[in-house]
Amino acid sequence: MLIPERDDRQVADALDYMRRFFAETVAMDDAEWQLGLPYFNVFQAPPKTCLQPQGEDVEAHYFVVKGLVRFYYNTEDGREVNKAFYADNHIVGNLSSIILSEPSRYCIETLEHCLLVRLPLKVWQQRLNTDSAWNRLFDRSCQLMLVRNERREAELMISSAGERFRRFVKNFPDYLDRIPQYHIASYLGITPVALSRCKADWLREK
Amino acid sequence: MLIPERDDRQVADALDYMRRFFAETVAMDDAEWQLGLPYFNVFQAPPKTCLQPQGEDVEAHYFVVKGLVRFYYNTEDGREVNKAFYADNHIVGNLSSIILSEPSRYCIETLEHCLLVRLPLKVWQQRLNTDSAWNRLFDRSCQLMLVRNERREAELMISSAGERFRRFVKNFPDYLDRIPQYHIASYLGITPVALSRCKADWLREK
DNA sequence: TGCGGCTCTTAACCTAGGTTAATGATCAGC
DNA sequence: GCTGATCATTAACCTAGGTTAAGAGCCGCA
Repeated sequence: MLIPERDDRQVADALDYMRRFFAETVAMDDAEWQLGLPYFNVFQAPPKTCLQPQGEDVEAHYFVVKGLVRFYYNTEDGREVNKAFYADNHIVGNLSSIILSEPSRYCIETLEHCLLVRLPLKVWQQRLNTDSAWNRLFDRSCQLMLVRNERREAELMISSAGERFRRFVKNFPDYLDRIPQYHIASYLGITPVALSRCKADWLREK
Repeated sequence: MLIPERDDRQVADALDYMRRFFAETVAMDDAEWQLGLPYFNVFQAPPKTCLQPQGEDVEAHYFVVKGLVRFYYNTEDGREVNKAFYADNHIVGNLSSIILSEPSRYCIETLEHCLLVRLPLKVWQQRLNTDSAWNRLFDRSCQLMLVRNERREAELMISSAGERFRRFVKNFPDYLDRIPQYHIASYLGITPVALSRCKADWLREK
């Protein structure tokens, strides 16, 4: 999965994006960044690559430099429910499974050809757990996820399918083209058929 | 709101419950506990007391020693949605508003006559923010809330009203008697009428 | 070039749960 | 005791969204 012909430039760029992201979210300085740097792997993955299988231990966070990833879980009756999408310049972590230190309840899968950085959890826990910036990063991620979850909950509780769809295309204008509709439907908590109806209404009144 | 005739015994007991709760959740030792102790207020509140009005700055966390409290938000069309209930021996905090440092999106209201401990946020932020146990407590609360939120989200996405009701009475057997049904309905994301139907089914097959 | 898979759309039908409204039960205040 | 609120129940009806199924566009591959 590593880039076949080593493209140093791309790797450097990827890490630099990630560094800036961390610097912004938890005010990580350069020394702190250097602490983690040796342990990250930059790699590419084609669409439909599974980064985190369900039921297995969480081994890493991922930073999406470029591309698009979905975060989902399985229901007892065998359906998949998309909980979130993460695109360029976002970090994906299986936070609740880490918090509970239990095998992963969630899966992560690429939807596009992706450029990713892998942050092994073991390193984090063994080498970076004494460093405040890296701890802050985990805590801050939990905080932001909490906020995100609450927004989503309220949206699911309050809004109709049509409203949810409209807000979705407004908030993520490009996702409608980048993500198969059945995945969007699952994210919105409706069936693909219903999504298609919402979309038709939305097109009509545009 | 302070206990009219000072009941030192009750106050001591309340604080002791809280201390044990903190010791369990974040391994807080006695020295650390003593740091916060002088700043807490133990008080009683009758039912329907508002502890956190919507849109105002968050001023405190609350520890529910005894009684029952609901945590809710208002929709644009004037309905209230219950997001959680907190009973004996739980802490209630307006976490997401604190995280975003924005005026409270949520309200807190007592449902029963309560014995509460108020933990002023200012103290937390000004005097306890250097102490690791008190920081851990906030971070840990966020983590547990995150997990709780994800469970709730999955439940809302996957289960029918009837299933949600059944799980509710199973998980919180006493709440059906302690909480008015229209509040439970709101928590479950259904109308009181629908709740009544679920309950009738449930009684029938018991 | 044609074929087999996917994905999306549309239509017809069905159902869980919303809405409205009437009826009781419980309780507080007088 | 009666009266008016507040809450729960039940029934009748309605609708958003689920289900099923058929067709159309598209893409990869032989």
